[in-house]
Amino acid sequence: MMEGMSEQATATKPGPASTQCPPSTPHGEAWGALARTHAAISQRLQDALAQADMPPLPWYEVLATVAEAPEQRLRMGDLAEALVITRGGLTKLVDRLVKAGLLERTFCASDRRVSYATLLPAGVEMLLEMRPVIVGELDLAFSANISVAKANQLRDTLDSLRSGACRGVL
Amino acid sequence: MMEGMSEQATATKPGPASTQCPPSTPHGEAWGALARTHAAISQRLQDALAQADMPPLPWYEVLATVAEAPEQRLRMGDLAEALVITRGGLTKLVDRLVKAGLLERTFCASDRRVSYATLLPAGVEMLLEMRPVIVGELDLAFSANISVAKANQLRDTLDSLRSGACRGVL
DNA sequence: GAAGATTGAATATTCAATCTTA
DNA sequence: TAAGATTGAATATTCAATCTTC
Repeated sequence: MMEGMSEQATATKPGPASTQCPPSTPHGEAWGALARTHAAISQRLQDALAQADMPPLPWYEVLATVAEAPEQRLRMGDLAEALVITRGGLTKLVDRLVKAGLLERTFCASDRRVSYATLLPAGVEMLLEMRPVIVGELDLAFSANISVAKANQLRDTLDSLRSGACRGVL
Repeated sequence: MMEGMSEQATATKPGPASTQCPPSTPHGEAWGALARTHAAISQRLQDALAQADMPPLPWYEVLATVAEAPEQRLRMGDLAEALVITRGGLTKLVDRLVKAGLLERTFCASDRRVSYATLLPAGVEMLLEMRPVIVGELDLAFSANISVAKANQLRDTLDSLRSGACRGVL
């Protein structure tokens, strides 16, 4: 380690000048705000869950997504798409929830290629335990700073943004 | 593997009924939209960079953040905070950029505990190559779906949301 | 051959412990 | 002792290859 070193190095150069680097297009700024806000709130939620000795945030997202699905089950591919993670990643994530007894794999009789992630009673319980922590933390993060009307407006804007960003996420 | 299996299992149960699980509080929905939109656009950006044979998105974020800093350098701790990742994680991320010749570590003379991530000329070049890809993809994602005014409004809402979500992110 | 899902190797990220300097 | 940063172990995620079923 310790590869590049020099006391003040290029530091005191006034900067290449050609590189006054503000990406300050409106879209760039909006994206920056989106990324930072997502990271910050994610962090808050993870901390709240950890402090309550609960599973990590992705587990909640899996449980919540499956719980909303028709039969409380979801095809692996659809679940991966809803969570916007790779299929391979989802397989292993679900493996962990199965090992924890929260989920079960079931199979489709008509098309034996597809498998479902299916919610188990223990998963429902866990979801009901985690939800207040999540909702409470979100309320803390949101209520203090924006109105309910603004929250709804935010949701709408984000939804319309996503409808073109990725066809058919949900 | 193959732990839990059963043909139709709990699938056909109408659902515990007690668990009509919509987290449908306005804040919950806004957060869901935020998370999904972030993931979807992130994915788009990563794909665009990969298709152009360029470094991954986190590299861009590091370069862009350092480029905006006063002397085109940033203390490791501040950079980690700006990117909302752990210090340890940042150390290794910067290691990769240093090994690629894009960044250099410089040190503070007055307080020898602090080290800076400092932009190198090659890093500037890389940033200038990557930016059009990012900006172009963002324009595609945004322009098609929301107005510039809405983008600005989105940024404002997100910023005010973050000011309380995590004091002093930037 | 193509779709759905899983696996193994490689990569990236976190957490806790350590090291150095103030 | 505390602040700043780094390291090693453990964990999580991706990518490409594989396996099964349509």
